Amino acid sequence: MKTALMNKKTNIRTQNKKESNLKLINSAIKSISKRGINETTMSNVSQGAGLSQGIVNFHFKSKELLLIETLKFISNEYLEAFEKKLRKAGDNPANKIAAIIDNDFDKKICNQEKIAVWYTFFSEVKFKPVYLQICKERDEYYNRTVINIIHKLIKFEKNNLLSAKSIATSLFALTMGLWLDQLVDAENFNRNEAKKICINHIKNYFPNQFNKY
Amino acid sequence: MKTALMNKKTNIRTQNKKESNLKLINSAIKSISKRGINETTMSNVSQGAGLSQGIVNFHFKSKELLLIETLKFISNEYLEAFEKKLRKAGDNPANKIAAIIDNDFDKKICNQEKIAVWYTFFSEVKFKPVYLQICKERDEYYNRTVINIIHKLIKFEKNNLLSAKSIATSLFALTMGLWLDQLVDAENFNRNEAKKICINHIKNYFPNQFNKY
DNA sequence: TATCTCTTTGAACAACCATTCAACCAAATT
DNA sequence: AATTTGGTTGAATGGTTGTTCAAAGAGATA
Repeated sequence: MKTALMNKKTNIRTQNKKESNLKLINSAIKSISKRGINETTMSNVSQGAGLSQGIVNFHFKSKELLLIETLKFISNEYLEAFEKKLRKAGDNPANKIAAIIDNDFDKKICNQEKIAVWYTFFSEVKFKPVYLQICKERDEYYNRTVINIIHKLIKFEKNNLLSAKSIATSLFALTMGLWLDQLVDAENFNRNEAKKICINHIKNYFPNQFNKY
Repeated sequence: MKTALMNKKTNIRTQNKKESNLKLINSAIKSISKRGINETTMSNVSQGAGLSQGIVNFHFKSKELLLIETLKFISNEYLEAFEKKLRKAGDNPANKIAAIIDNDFDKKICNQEKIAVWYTFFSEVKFKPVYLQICKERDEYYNRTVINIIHKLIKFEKNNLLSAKSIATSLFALTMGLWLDQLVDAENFNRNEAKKICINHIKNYFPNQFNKY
């Protein structure tokens, strides 16, 4: 009883804290996509979250750590959606690939704001080892998963042009390149066309298994 | 006679000025790829060029204008190499596409330093209209050129899967995505594998015309 | 209710850096 | 040779912004 009461009460604080954290990260995402990292100030972020100046340092210690948490946030969001869609897709390898492509161009994952944030961090991986590590983890998870699926596709339909690894690399590259399109050519970017391009890319390697697509 | 002498003398100054300009732009490229835009200071750039503090403002008015000239520089470099390789390739459309791919992964165009600079600017197109314009111009030039070539490929070999425009978009996206690989996965990036991936991508749409590749 | 703990506030501080500019120097002109 | 033009120097300036922290506020505990 006592503990139940205690938990309930402590939860209000912890919950508020988590809420503030989330507000700050979302505000950081908005600000980065609107202004970039350099012109995103602590003031911007805290004001955008409806909080006051010093709060970011209280929650994240420094601007750099806030940025790292922000990158982790969108990376986790991506990976969670990825896994969820994959689970729903069942066992058929072609369906699995289609699910991954579907996820990559889902509005929640692939929108101006998120893509702008991804590319901001991409642009700094060369001199920020922490950013590199986080980006690489996602990259490697994607590739491991896709390579496994492609091995299954190859079992049923031999392919002599490229290795499973290369095909996985190409699909990921194609996806990242199409994401970039949404930044550089926002007006013409089309989610469905992007999906179609990806599907056809993989279909060209495994025409039989993707004939229904 | 008099004018010839005058020109020769003025050339020393103009030449020195152009040299300083170039030194500063090259220093900016190095610094951006090493530190990013935010941590690239006027001091960095001028010191890297072996010149003194105030010189960048004399030559480029402001940091922002230096950055714009830097982007223009690598964009021109790309487009000039692109045109040159294309001219050499002759009339065969498949050879032309192969020449473009070859250019895109040429060491002079596709190296850690240049790619890092490209991606730095990509990451800011959303809120820097000037960067967007310069990037778009290259993008559009590439696409116009490739679309024209693909139209010729389609004439000889019908393709019902994607439009010429979509195929051009996909090839550009694939290239940009593979460029990104050189930043995020530098150790594993392989120029020849990247070329092979691109060639196979287009070969899948036009197997007959690319059978020798 | 009284006390303690944790979160929030916002003003003050310190560091950094783009920009300015007077003085200097080398090249061009006469 | 004398004068003008224009590129270069580097110290000084001013604005911006991340960080700190004392004080206040809100929630937890007893």
